[in-house]
Parts: sequence; C-alpha cells; structure tokens
Amino acid sequence: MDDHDDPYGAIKFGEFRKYIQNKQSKLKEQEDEVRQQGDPDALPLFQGLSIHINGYTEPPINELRRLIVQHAGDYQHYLKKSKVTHIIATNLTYSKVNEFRAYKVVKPAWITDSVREKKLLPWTDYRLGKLNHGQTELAFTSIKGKQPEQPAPSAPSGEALNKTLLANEWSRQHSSMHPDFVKRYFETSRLHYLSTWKAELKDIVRQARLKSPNTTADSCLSSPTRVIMHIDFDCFFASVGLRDRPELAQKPVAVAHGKGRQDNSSSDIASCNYIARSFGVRNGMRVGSAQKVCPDLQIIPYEFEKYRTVTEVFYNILFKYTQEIQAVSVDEALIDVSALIAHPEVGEEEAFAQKLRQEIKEATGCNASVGIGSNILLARLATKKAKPDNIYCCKSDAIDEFLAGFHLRDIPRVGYALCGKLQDMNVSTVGDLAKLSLSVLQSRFGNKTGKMLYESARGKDDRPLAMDQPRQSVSAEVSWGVRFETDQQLKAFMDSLVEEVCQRLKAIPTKGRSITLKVMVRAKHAEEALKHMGHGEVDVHNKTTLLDAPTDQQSVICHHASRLLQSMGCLTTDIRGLGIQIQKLDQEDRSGSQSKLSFEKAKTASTSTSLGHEPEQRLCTVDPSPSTSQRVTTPPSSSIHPAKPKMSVQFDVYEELPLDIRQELMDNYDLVIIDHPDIISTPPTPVASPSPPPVSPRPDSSVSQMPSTQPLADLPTWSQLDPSALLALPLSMQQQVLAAYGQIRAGKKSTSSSTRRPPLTPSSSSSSTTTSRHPPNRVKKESRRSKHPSKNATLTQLYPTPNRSGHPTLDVNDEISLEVLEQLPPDLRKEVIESYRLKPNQDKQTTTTIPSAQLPAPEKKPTALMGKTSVPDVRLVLQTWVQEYPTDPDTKDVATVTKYLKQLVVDKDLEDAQLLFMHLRHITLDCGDAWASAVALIQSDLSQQVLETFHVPIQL
DNA sequence: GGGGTGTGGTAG
DNA sequence: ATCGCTACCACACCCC
Repeated sequence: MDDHDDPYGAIKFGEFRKYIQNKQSKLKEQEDEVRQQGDPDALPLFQGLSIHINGYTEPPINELRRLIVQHAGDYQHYLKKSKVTHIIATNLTYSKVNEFRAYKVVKPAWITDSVREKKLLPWTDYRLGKLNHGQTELAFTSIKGKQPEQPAPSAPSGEALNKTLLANEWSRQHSSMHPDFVKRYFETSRLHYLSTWKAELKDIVRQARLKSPNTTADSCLSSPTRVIMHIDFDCFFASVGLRDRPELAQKPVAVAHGKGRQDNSSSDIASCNYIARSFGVRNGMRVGSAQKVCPDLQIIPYEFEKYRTVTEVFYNILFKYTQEIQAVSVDEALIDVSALIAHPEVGEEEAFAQKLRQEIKEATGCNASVGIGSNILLARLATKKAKPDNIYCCKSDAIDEFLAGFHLRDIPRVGYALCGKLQDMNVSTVGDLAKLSLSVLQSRFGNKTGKMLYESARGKDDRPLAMDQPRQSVSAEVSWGVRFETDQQLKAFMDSLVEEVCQRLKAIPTKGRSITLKVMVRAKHAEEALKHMGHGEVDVHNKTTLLDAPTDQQSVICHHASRLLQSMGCLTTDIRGLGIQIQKLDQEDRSGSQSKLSFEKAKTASTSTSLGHEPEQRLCTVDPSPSTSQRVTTPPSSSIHPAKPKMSVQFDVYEELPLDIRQELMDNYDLVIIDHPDIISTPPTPVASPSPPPVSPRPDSSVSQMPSTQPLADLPTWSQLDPSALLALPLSMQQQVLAAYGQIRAGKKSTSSSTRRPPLTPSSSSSSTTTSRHPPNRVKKESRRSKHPSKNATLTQLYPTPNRSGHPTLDVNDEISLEVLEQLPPDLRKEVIESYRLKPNQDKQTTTTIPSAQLPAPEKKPTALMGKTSVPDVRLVLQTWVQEYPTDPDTKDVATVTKYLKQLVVDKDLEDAQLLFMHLRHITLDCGDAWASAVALIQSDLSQQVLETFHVPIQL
C-alpha cells in the first residue's frame, strides 16, 4: 500500500455519511469471505477475545483481521467500549493513548507471533509502549502514522554514542561534563521542584502541628464519620502562568522548557490549559507531538518562584481552618474537616468547599477543584469527578454506583504496572476488581497490595491523613544530560552531586548513617534516547553502605560513594544517571528548620476567632473597581494579624522581593497584594468578578424557602432550581445562574457583591449564614435525598457512571461508518471514497447477512457525531468540518452538530458538550461571519437545551 | 520471629 | 535544543 498525500480528495464533510455507509457493507462482505475460506487447521487461539485494530499496521489491517477471525477471535470494526478486549496498533497519537488507556494495546506481532507459534502468547510481551531498540519512548507518531523504525543492526557502544552526541558543542556544554551542570540542572527541573516542595510542605505542616499540639486528635477522632476534602488546583502551572498573560487566556497554552519553535521539540509539557486539552494536548506530552494536534499551541515558560508564592497563599488559606492537613503537593492537599462540619447532612460540606474554592480563586487567581468523601480514597476520586473548577461530594449512601464508573487507573496507587497485571486477569473496571476475592488478590499481589485493591474496590480506606511523619531519607539524582567521556569527568560530577546532597542534609538539618548509590546504565542494545540528552533505556543498580556514625560531610560521603561506584564496575561511557540517597537519619532537633515558605505564623490562627470575620475584612480592603477583575493575594500574616497596618503591593513587585524581605513585610504589615487589573479570564465563560458562592442548598427544609420570584421569560423559579444540580455545575456557571436570579430579585446581587457572601464560618456553624439553618439534631443522610422528588434529581444522581457507555443512540449507521473510515490509512481511505463513487447506490441491506455477533448492539449505542464518541475523535471531526468549509458551513451539518451537542446535554455530558462547543468556537474564531453566526446559533440552541435539561440558565 | 539488601512501583 | 525528581511503600529473597 502506497502513501497518498491527499486522503480526502475532493470529498466534502457533508458527504461522509453516504460513502461510509457504503464502505461499511463492503467490509462486512470481506469479513464473511474470510470466515468462509477459514483454514480448517487454524487453532482457536483468540477464542473469547474481542480485538479492534487501530490505524496503520504492519502487516496491514486486512491480514490481521484474517488471522484474528480465522483463529476464532472476534474482530471489532470499531471500538466498542463494552466489548473490546484488545487493541492492535503500531503507533498511537497521544489522544489515542489517552483514549485507549483502559485497553490492552498490543503490537501486531502479538497476532502474527501467536499464530506462528500456534499458541496465545502473553499480550504483555507485546504491549505497545514496551521498549523498542533502547527507546523509552512509545512509538508515537503523527496522526498519519509512519513506518516503524528500522532495528539496529548491531549493538552500539556507549563510547561511540557519546562521541556522536558530544560532537555538538551545545550538547556538550549542557551535559554533565559542564562543571556547573548539577546546580543549573536542579534550578530548572520541574520534577525536582515538585519533590522538594512536597517535602518542604510536609515539614511545614508537621512543624506547625508540633508547635500547637492542642488542636489534634480529640477533635477529629471523636467524629463518627470522617469528612475528608481533597483540594487540587486545575492545571496549576498553566493557570499561574496565564494569570499574568491575559492575552493568551483564550488560546491553547502549555508550560514547557524551550520556546517550542523547534520542529519537533522533545521538551515535556508540564501543564496545559483546558483549551489545549480540547485539542488533545496532555500533560507529559512532548511539545512536538502536541503541536501536531494543536499547531497554535502557545508555550509559556516555567515560573517556579511564582508557583511557590501561590502555594504559600493556598496553604495559608487551609491553615486558617485546620491543621489537619496532608500536604500532597504544591497544588494539592487533603484536609480532615470532620470537626468543622457540624451538619454534613444539609450540604454544609459542599458549602464549605465552595467557600474554600472561592477564597482560593480570589487570593490566587486560579481555580481549584474539591472532592469530598468519608476517606482519602473517596475524596480523591471525587476530585476526579469535580474537575475542572467544581466540587464533588461522594455521598456515603451511593458509594457503589459512585465507584462503578471509575477506571482502575483512577484508584490511587494503581499505576501503569499494576493496571497491566490486573488487565491480565481480565479486570479493567473497579466493578471487575470488586469481583475478585481477597485471597486471590493477596496471592497475586502480596498481602498489603492485595488488601488495598480489595478495599479500594469497595470504597474502603482507613488510612489516616499523613501529617506527622518525619522524613526518612534525603537524596539527589540526575538522569538527564548525564554523559561522560572520562573517569575524571565522572568523578567531578559525583563530587558536585554529593555536594548537593550534603547541602540538602544541612538545610534540614540532619545526618545519615546509610548511603545508597544509584546508577543508571545504558541497556545493552539501547541507542541514543529519543528525548534529547535523555537517559534512554537503562538498567538500574543500587548499592548501599552503612556507616558507623551519621554524617553530613561531603568528604565522607564522597569516599563511600566512590567505593560503591567502583564496586559496581560499570562502564563510564554507559552511565546515564546517578543518584545518592542518605537514610537512617538521626532525628536531631530540627526546630530551627528554615523553610523557604513562611507558614510559621499560620498555626497561631485559632480555628475559631479570625475565621468568621476575616475573609470579609480582607475583602473590604480590596476591589476598588468592580468592573475589572482584580486579583487579590493575601499573604499569611495579613490574615493572621488583622490589627497590623495595611500595605498594598503590586504582585509583580512582591514577586521580585527576596524572601526575607517578603517575610519582614508580612510580619509587620497586613499585606494586600494586588495584581494587574485584567487578569482573571477563564475560558470559555470568563468570570467577570467574584460573585456569591452558591450556598443555596438546604434541601431538607428550605427549597421552598428559597426566595421565590417572578422568573424572567425562561428562568425557572427558585423552587424549580435544584440546588444540588446548581452545585454540580462549574463555578463560573453557578455564578451566572446566581447572577441571573440576583438580577431578577432586585438587581442587588450584582457581580461585585463578594462582601455579601454568607460568612459561613467553618467552626461555628450557628450564626451568620443568610438563609435559615436547620435543627441541630443529626438527621440521616438519606433525608437529604428523600426530600428530592425524582424530577429534581441531583447531578450526582444523574451521573451513575462517568464513562460514555450506555447513552442512547443518535444514529446507528454513523457509528460504524466514520469510525472505520478514519482509522484507515490515507490510501485505504481514498480507496473507500473512490469505491463509493463508483457504486453510490449500493444497498446497505447487506449488513443483515452478517452474523449478529459481528454487529454492534444498537441499543447500547452511545451518542455519536459521525460515528465518533470520544472527545478527541469528535474534535477531529469538527476540525475536519471547519477545514472543509473554511468560510461557510453547510446548514445541514450545523444541524447535525447541534443535534449531537444537545444530545450530550440530555445525556448529562455537560462537560463534554461544553468542551466541544468551546473547541468549535475556538477553531472558527477567524472564519468569518457565517461561521460566527452558525456558532452563535449552536450556542443558543445548546443553552436552551441546558435550560430544559437542568432547569438552569447557562451561557456557554 | 527478628534482621538485612536490592528492586520496582507510585505520585505529582 | 533541554532540564526524565524524589520520598516512601511493598515485595522477594537472603541471613540468623
């Protein structure tokens, strides 16, 4: 099959349906032929397996399909999520990688080798993403797909590889051979920052708790059910970067090193905004790959100082309410609010979570999402549902249906490897996992891991928040840019690495008695890494030595590390990474620990006094111009010592200050940090300015007590408005809704009304909320739900499963058709198109002759656009559409897309609908008036649909 | 039962 | 160009 440059020819978007229906029948015919000419000797190798083939493969798809069907496998033309067990692919785009993560994705050789060996080989040996020829890269390519790379003819030598790489002067200067390499490296490594910040934050929490031990145990342990909240910023680095780049807010943006102008940059994307995600860009992607799916992607640099400032503000907000904090990351924390929530049954948790979010948004300019549950597991899972920019509360009476929808990988501590092993046991959902017995899991995965899996599948997790553990080890390692020509260079690098470790030891301060050297050695057949100066495929070796006494001395550690390195006897030119770890720390007095973040004062914020009034105080001091969106940052001490004189500082200025000056300012002033006036702008629904948090839900008593009003033309009355549904909406939407009602009610609830927020004090539940509180006696949680007639089902109830299966069908024929077409290589696609033209009237009735097992089950059809159901696929359809009609869309197509998006809304896929609409709007921005009005039309139809479905007026 | 070491996995 | 870190847990396997 030859490549053709013009896969689409003159075919227009609007014609897809017809020629696809045609091709569909043709494919079915072919398959029948295959079955009929089946080899009688063929073994039923693939019996019970349901196999789908994606994209270009070698051997070609027809051959693979023949082998599968001949050997009793079930070949799936299209990706039917409920049924497919394996996917065959040679290359995957990143969006496909994401889409397919629930499946066993294997290389075509799995089929051919199994057939040749006449037995079903373990699929894991053929897992796509397994190393090929020394590359740690997956064999990703562009959408079009490329030929697989040629195998290396002979094993390369480290010396030769290094020589080639280091012949380039730039590479040489940026490699481990440069004397300042280690220092420069750690100043720019995001993973280094993430790790060290995490350790710092944990220490800060621990120190704060040590200094005020009164608040702990009794308060939370006495609570019958725990309330854990997981707070997590949405695309943290990108959000922070965009605050000060409002001009980029409407563009796809990613944070990465380099400028991204190079042709195929292998720089990692650390974080990307939601517009970028709408193109299929993901965290961890290479910039080069991301630009293939999103050519307009804007690369912004890392701003580590800025991130740390935001973290400071974030954690100080948490400290205001509790010290029950587990520091998860710079942008993420778990808090136990059991003691703060007096009446969880009436939605107080949600209200508190929204208040937190609001406060974080105002203070940092960034969105955080919050998950709420009765343990860490459920809270973390809830956050996955909450994102982006929302909260989600996992109710204890609906844990099973809540869990059922999650994929294995969503379970904390189930990563790539564990997931693969479970898939081997035919487990791919949490539901499947729950079917396995404890003993089976424990025998396969060990005692603890087995138990963890068993309990996770049931939503059980009794781990307490980890808040008081002192650090057990200190280490430093580098596995990028590590290349040596001589032992001298190696020795010099080791010295600087040891120096780094010693500095870290002394900073804590601590000493250690155990030294471990970690060496990454180029794997035998590994070529130069795909990632520039990366380590490629390596073998890892560790060796430990014990000292008589703890040390933090460079000379001592150097001596032992060198001996360890010698004892391992590896080739200097093959070394690709080195690390030094110090354990068996002696816990000397670390009260003098000088954390770079300044939280020391935080612990003095008693959980009662300043809480209720402080936020309003602070809010009164700011926002002089309601028309602009001002971001206000309140550093710790201002909230803790409200009596101090106020001082306003521009954020930029503040940011430039050295840490000690900052600290001094904070100590002496009530610092109000003001940012540029035009920063907050969150696509696609920019929030003009903070508005009241939706503290509306008082379901058991007060739905009818809500202020009832004369609705505008199409607004439902307050009583029709389901407060839970409201809460489940993104914050920006909630604000719109509330603003809409506010306008009706007297125009009072205008956009700048943040000071009118109900104070909602976390510790004293009594006083100040605006609406009526309910009796203090604890009511069963069920009461909340039972007061809701089914027509007012909450979004929570309406989302029994998050995956897209089970949606009603839109169009049966579309599903098979485009799915088939789009996965074809360009040349085949052309063939399909041409065959359609030759026989445009072929009857699709032939499908009825196909055995039913081969046919899709129509009743399970998900909502699809041109056969596409996944967001990345639909996005591609939309992109194709716009490309085909650059100035003026076909009315019929507009109707089709509108129908699809509306159906998504009906299916409660509000998020997808929003994401896809956003994407369409974005890609048609420069397409002129005809497109603009088409988009406006879709928008208004969609808003109408949202209103009908959710009884809530939304502007998309 | 106690101890040890080296490896691998996970998270953000 | 590019910055693939790091703390911690669990396990397998060894010793006594």
